[in-house]
Amino acid sequence: MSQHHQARGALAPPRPTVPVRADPTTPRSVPEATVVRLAVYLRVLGALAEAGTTTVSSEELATAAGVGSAKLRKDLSFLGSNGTRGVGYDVPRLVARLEATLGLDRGHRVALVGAGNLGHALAGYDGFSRRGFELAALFDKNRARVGERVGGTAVRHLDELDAVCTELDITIGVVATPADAAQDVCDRLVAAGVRCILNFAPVVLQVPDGVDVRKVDLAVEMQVLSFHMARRAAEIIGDAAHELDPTAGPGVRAPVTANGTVVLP
Amino acid sequence: MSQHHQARGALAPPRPTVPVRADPTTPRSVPEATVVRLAVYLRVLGALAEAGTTTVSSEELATAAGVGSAKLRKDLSFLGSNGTRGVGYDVPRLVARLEATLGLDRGHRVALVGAGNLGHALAGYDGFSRRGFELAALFDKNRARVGERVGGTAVRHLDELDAVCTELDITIGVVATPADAAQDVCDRLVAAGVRCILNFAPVVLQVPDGVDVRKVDLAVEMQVLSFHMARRAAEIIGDAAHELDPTAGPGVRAPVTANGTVVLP
DNA sequence: GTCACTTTGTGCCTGTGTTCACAAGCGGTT
DNA sequence: AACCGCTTGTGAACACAGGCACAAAGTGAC
Repeated sequence: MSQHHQARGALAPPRPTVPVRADPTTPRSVPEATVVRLAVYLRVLGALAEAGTTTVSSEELATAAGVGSAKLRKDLSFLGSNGTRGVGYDVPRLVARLEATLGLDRGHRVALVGAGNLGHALAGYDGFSRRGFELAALFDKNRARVGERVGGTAVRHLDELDAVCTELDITIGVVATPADAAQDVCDRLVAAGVRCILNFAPVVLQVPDGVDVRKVDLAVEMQVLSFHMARRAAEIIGDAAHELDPTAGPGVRAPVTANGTVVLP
Repeated sequence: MSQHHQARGALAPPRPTVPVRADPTTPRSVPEATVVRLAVYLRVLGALAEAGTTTVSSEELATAAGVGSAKLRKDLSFLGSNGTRGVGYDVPRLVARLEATLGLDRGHRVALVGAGNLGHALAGYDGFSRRGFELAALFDKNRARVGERVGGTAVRHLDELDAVCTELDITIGVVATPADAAQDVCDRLVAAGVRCILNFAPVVLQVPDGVDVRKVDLAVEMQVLSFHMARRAAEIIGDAAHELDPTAGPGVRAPVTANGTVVLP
């Protein structure tokens, strides 16, 4: 959705802490940042399971996922107790727990709009079906592409979107069109009842409340990297000035700490 | 992946005590989350500029970018004062400021590894060059693809990676290979001196300190959406049960957080 | 049974990011 | 020149995420 100006303070009780639901099947409130990592853990666990591992410690899993072990344990603790003290986590059990939490056992039907290079790449991605997502429909504006089979799914024309999405009960829409078509496609998806949209087009989609949009943006990612480089270059200049003092020490990179963090003097 | 920690050396209002360069283009410490949004603002501003707009208020820009106006103003305030009270922001001036902050005026040379469907999609993306990034080299493992021209750049064989990256002074590497090749490619990039990597492969890359990795992951994004859907369904059930159970807390917990952006914070 | 060892789960504390609300500042108008 | 409406910039309050450190809880040896 465009923004969340929800009247948060309207009924705000004096105790704003999250009221924990006691329902055992429904996990408690899980922080947004944690949800993202849960998906990462799930992938690493998948690799471990294929390798035959049945038990893993938080330390192992954490390093494989590129996070700290304390953070991992806290993340998992949001789903309740999943491990055995002194032993670690049972891999199949944890996988099942994560899949249930992420709702991957519901058989989501996905509609992909845009059968260009990006659409082909997405349709061919096997992690799609391996995680409970079914590529149920594929649309394109270009009639020359209609009928072509991509990744086991036939391309339909965009005009069929509404009817097909409604009929197939599509739950997730993926926008892989050029920028100028994205908002229109998005509107159609929303009109067809799709409430979750993953957007690869370089535009900010405007959607009504109640629709969830996530955006993947190459340009933004590159610019963030660019910023970090610029920042680092500036640091090095500062460093050089700092090292005018030859007694400071032999060629060790002084201001960079163990985890790669750069600290200003 | 590296984070940003910095001593916030704020003291008296007159002079920020940070002794770094007095370079006007080098801003002070900018929060990570803000950097991501700056790139989004930049795109929205680009669209406005093309439409001939010369002045924009924080409210307009914020809604177009899908954030709150207060957040936008605070984000921009990290770069110093950029607007005129009572009027708004001058679009060209703000664009220039953002580009300088993000380091887009440095002409980054990008190497893209993997010339499959995804590689083609990325290479053909015009936002690449429009933002100061030059697709300087393109590599693939498959010799049948070597020599093919994609988006104006010829495909080279992977073996040339080290030599070419060093020679062309590549600053950013993009990994668009299958999962099993990604870590090897990443190691080669790092060996060739590349310190910023954008990873599209569904693996967690292990890199030495000082190398910055950002990851774009289709599966993770889909799973996050799936989680939100499951959560929403649970909330609806919970609400129904809630009417039967007066002991459950009062506030209707805002069920689904609205917007998501791809961030690997 | 008990002891030593391992690993989870969590309370606390710190830093970071977000939101609110308002004073300061600018342009136009009378 | 003094006012007025509009918009920025920011201080302060607040919610959130991260990391440390340790008690609780399990396993295996003897």
